[in-house]
Amino acid sequence: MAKVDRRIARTQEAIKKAFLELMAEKKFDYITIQDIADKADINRATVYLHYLDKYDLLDKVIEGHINHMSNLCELEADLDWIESTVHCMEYLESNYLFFSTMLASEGAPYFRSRFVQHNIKEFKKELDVLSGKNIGQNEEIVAEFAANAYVGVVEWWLKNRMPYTPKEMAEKLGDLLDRIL
Amino acid sequence: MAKVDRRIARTQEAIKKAFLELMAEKKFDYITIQDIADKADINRATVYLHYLDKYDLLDKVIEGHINHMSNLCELEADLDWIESTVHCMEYLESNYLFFSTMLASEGAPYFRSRFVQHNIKEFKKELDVLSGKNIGQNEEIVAEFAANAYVGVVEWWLKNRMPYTPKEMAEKLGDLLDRIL
DNA sequence: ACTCATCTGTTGTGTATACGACAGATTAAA
DNA sequence: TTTAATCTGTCGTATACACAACAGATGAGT
Repeated sequence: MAKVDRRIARTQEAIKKAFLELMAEKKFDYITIQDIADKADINRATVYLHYLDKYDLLDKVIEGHINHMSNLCELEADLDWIESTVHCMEYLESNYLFFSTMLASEGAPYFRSRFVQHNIKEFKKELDVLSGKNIGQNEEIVAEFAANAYVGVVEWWLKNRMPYTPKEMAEKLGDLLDRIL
Repeated sequence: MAKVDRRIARTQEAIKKAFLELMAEKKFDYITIQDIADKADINRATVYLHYLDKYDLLDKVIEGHINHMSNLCELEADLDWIESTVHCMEYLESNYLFFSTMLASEGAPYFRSRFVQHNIKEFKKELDVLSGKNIGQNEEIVAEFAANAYVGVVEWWLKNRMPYTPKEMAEKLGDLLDRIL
């Protein structure tokens, strides 16, 4: 990939780091661009050089998390589905602070819808409506069905303070998804 | 004090941090500007924007340490001499890695002479050749005498892996210096 | 002897960031 | 209501930094 100017990488890292720390301190709605600039120790105007506003920043951060998880799954495509899902769950677990406040705050719909959309796209890849249990089904519908189910369970898991281990979650989800896909 | 551009502060911090880490890894003589730039994650040319070469950098770093210790003593001028010396010894102790490699390497004379000069200046402040035990003595000579003695003991202490606690050192040094000053 | 590699110090150009200032929006207190 | 304070988004100017290129130095290995 094209090399990025060190300054850009540093600044964006600092902004995201500051943002995540602030997310742990207060609700998204109460975070100001000032706060972010102060905590990241950069000029306020510099934030606007990279992001339109705090909603755009939130967008990019969510995108980053989703991409991260996506990579976790693709890099280990040679591995078991269970295996890679365990790693996804562990990632969610290790960023619990972010994801739980995300789901609690009004940022929730942003995250949820993007997560769902991403999963729909992924499920479609391995969806087969020409043979197997889904002959005659509509691809869109099955993907919507599976993705919403999957994300819904993840949300439940996080909201309930992760009552099962990542491994247990991966197994339970795998079992359920096997019945659909 | 005049506000410094955030970029300058950041960069110099990064350089010094990288330099100190490298000092712990290899001898001063084997550290290259490349190493520093790489570890600090900045462009090599940027290092030259702040320092003439690695010797100049070493100089500034030493100056920083001496100033730090100096502040420790001045800020606590209301405290006991022993008290503030304990803090100086603790500072030396907590930066043991730096100071010991400094004394072992060829950077030693740099550090030693600057440390001595600083102490001469400080001792002169509280030196009284018009009364007390030093009537008739020469100010220069007594200050040289005391500073070299003091620094020599500190060097010995560091080279021998700090066989006494900071408190013990402060007391022993205090006792000896009391006979001179 | 000679490569081959690496570091050095320097330069020129492009760009990201700092900083200060601005007017308008928002909010809280008087 | 007005006042005072803070945040916002945007701008212009100055400057620190990134990057690539350079020739010369140094050093290791052949």
